[in-house]
Amino acid sequence: QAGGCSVAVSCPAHSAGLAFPDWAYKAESSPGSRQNQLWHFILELLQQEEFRHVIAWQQGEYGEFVIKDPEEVARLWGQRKCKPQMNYDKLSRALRYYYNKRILHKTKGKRFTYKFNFSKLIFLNCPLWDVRCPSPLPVWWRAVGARFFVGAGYGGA
DNA sequence: TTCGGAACCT
DNA sequence: AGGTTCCGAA
Repeated sequence: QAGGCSVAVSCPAHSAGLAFPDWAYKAESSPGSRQNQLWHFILELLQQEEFRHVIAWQQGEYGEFVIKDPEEVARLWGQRKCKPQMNYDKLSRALRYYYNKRILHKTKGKRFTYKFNFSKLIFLNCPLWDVRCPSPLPVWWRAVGARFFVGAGYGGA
C-alpha cells in the first residue's frame, strides 16, 4: 500500500498464511513510535535468558510475565532512555498507561505480574519489511512471534 | 502495591 | 504520542 502500510512478504505471519485485520498493520501512525518503546524493551528483556532473574514469562496464563526485580528493570530502562532517575514507580506508571491502550493489563492479585494483549499488538508498529532486502526482525518481534505462533492461533478479522 | 490525575517534556 | 515526574488515595 502506498501509505507505507502494506504487508511485506517477508513478514513471518504472512508467510505463515495468517490473516490480520487492517488495524494490525499500522506501521507509521507516528514518527517516533517504532523506536525505544517500553513494551518493545520489555519484550526484549523477556527474550533474553540472562535477564530471567529480573523479568520472565510466567507459567500459566498465556502472555503473562513477572517482574522479579522491579528496580533492576527500571534501572535498565533508565539506562536505555538515558534517564538515570528512573525507578519502578515511574516505570509502572508508564505500564499503567498501556491498560487503556490495551497493550497490557494487570494480573490482579499477582504481585508485579502483567499480561500482554498479543492479539492487539501483534502487528502494531510492524515495520514494512522489504522483500528485496529482508532486514532482521526487530528483537521484540522475535519474542512476540515466538510466543504468539507457538500458542493459540488467531481467528482473523 | 496498585491506581490514575495532572503537569511537564521531547 | 509516549512517556517522565510527582503524588494522594485505596
